[in-house]
Amino acid sequence: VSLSEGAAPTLRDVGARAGVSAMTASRALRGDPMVAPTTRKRVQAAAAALGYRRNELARSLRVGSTSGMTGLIVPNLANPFYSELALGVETAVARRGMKVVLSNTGGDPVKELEIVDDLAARRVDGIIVVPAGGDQSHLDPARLHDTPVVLAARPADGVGVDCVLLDDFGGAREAVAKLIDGGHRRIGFLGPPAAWTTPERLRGFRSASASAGLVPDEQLVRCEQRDITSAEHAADRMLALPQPPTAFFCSNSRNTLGACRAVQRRGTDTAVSGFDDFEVADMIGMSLRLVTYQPEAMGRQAAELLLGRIDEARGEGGEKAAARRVTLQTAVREYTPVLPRTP
Amino acid sequence: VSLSEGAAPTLRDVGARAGVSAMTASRALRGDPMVAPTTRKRVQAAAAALGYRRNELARSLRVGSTSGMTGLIVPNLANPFYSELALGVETAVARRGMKVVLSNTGGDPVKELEIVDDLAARRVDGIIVVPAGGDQSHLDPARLHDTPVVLAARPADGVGVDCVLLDDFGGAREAVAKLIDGGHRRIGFLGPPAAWTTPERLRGFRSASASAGLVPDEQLVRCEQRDITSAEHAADRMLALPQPPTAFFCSNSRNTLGACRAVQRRGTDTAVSGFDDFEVADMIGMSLRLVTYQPEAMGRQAAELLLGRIDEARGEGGEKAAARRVTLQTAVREYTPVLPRTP
DNA sequence: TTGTATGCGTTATCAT
DNA sequence: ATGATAACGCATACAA
Repeated sequence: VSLSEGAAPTLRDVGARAGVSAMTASRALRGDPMVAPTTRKRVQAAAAALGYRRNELARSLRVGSTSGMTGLIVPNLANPFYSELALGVETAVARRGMKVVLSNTGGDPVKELEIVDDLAARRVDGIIVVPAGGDQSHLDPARLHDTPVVLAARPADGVGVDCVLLDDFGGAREAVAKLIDGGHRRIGFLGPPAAWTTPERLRGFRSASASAGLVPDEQLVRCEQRDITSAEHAADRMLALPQPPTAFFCSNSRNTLGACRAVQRRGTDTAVSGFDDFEVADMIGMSLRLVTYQPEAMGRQAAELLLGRIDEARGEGGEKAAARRVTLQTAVREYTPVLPRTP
Repeated sequence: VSLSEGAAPTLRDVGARAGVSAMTASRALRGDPMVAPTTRKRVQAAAAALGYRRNELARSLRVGSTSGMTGLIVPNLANPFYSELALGVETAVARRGMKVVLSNTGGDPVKELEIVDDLAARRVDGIIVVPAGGDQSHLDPARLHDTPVVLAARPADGVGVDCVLLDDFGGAREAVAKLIDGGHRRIGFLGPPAAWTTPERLRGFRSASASAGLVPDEQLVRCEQRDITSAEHAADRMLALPQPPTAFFCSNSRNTLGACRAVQRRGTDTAVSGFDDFEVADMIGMSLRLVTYQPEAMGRQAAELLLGRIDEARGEGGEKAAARRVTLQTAVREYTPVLPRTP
């Protein structure tokens, strides 16, 4: 039997080469003390010669054994938020010697359901999801024979599972309050049509306004912009109003960038603030106030919640704890341009 | 047996509930025509009632069966290049009903080796790697019992595997040639200490220079900057020379951004060009010429090569084709600032 | 110290 | 049309 033979060698092959049974080979390779040192050496040599690797799939078929795999479902990996979250999950999961099975839904709830079923069929030990759509019944652990599920970035709706959230409300309220402290009375709100984050952040916007006795002009609230260009148009339309806003608060980075473009093009000194930090915020020639947070920490946190649930399930300890909810704090960060505009 | 019982139901459970054997249940659920319509209905009802899902782990234990999983190994998911590549891989692999097992090496070659072994132990059908280090012997399919391997972004070194590359040389040469066409005779080169891309892009830089009869000043070649700040310092030192460069060519986006900062701070009109596109390139108040490409397409391409090899292996058709090498073309893109500087 | 029998869940093969 | 048997690779339980 040569190394390049194609089929992966089994314990039987290793045993045969070492002149022992498959069982002894298994014991020797696992470090079972009940194996003669000589035998162990022979088995190890045989395993090395054959390039033997234990078949983890077969192993996880045995009772009580687990697959050592964790499912991760995100809407869009090209979005830095999700890829950094994925990195956090991978880091925490890998630390335990487990693997991450990654899937991208493209925001399609139907795809999400199919992926969840597929992952369950592959017997992953747990699933972390950034849910795409409204209905979450397919994420109910009961439907998954108690496979633990943890939600990230959006709360559970109807299903009793752990989740890790961002303080969307508080972050927005704090940033908007700073605009108001700066003297702004007419503030425009721009955001994407997201099902959870935008309403929460808008709620923060309204809360800060109300606290200052302001009543937002509904003409200045637009939540339909998915990309920079449409955000720029929306911002530009507001700037063209008879009473334009003196500041914008944007619900995500694409809307923030669109607002910046509109302001730059118009040459006004409208202030811009928004959710989501980005690396070159100090290079676009404007002062910015951004709500920052750590997507990677959210991923780590989600993974830790999940690993905890997996351990609980192993313990078989009858009743499991109630659904946990972790909220990660945000911070407001000020950016001053490298090169101030000097018109 | 209730849905929330915990242990996942097996074919035996489904069969028992439907009053048939596990074998018949298996056939019924797979759509085997040799099953009485009445029986099929009963089995399907039982499966639905129990929330039965075929155990793919057990299934792949059977002869000739495969795991339906593909390994993907990248250095750093937080880097948009790798996360977009991962998206491309996931998209292509998911289209075939397969899954991606994602791992992050952090650039550590030792970790990479361990991950490859782990993936092999999990019997993935193939592995896509963006290699971290120099030695690639652990990626030799012979060592992996002919598990197909495809390299992305870096060529194979010593191992005969397929790879998908970017035209690093050509892209850099084209961009630098444009700087030279623009009249620049002293051009600085800034890059990170990468093992493959930087040397290739530097080769393109030198090739374009040589074609124009220029001999690059080695004082103006610096390849040690991993982040924006160190790139800015390196660029600033060059600008402080008695004969400063009139243009920069940068080997990646962080160096490009660092160069932009240095130029903005100094207030010179030094031209900046570089590899890697970024979304807000038109908002940093400078003209830029960037080498663009599609990381997602690279991921898709790598996945397609891999899937092709997996199919080949299934076919058992004796000799396999020689190692393929696909090179993806780049394009040079011009950015004009939204708001020209008006000092 | 080592080996045999057994079973995990599924399915190919051969019986009925 | 359905069922019994066996086997995939591994590891527990028990026997030698």
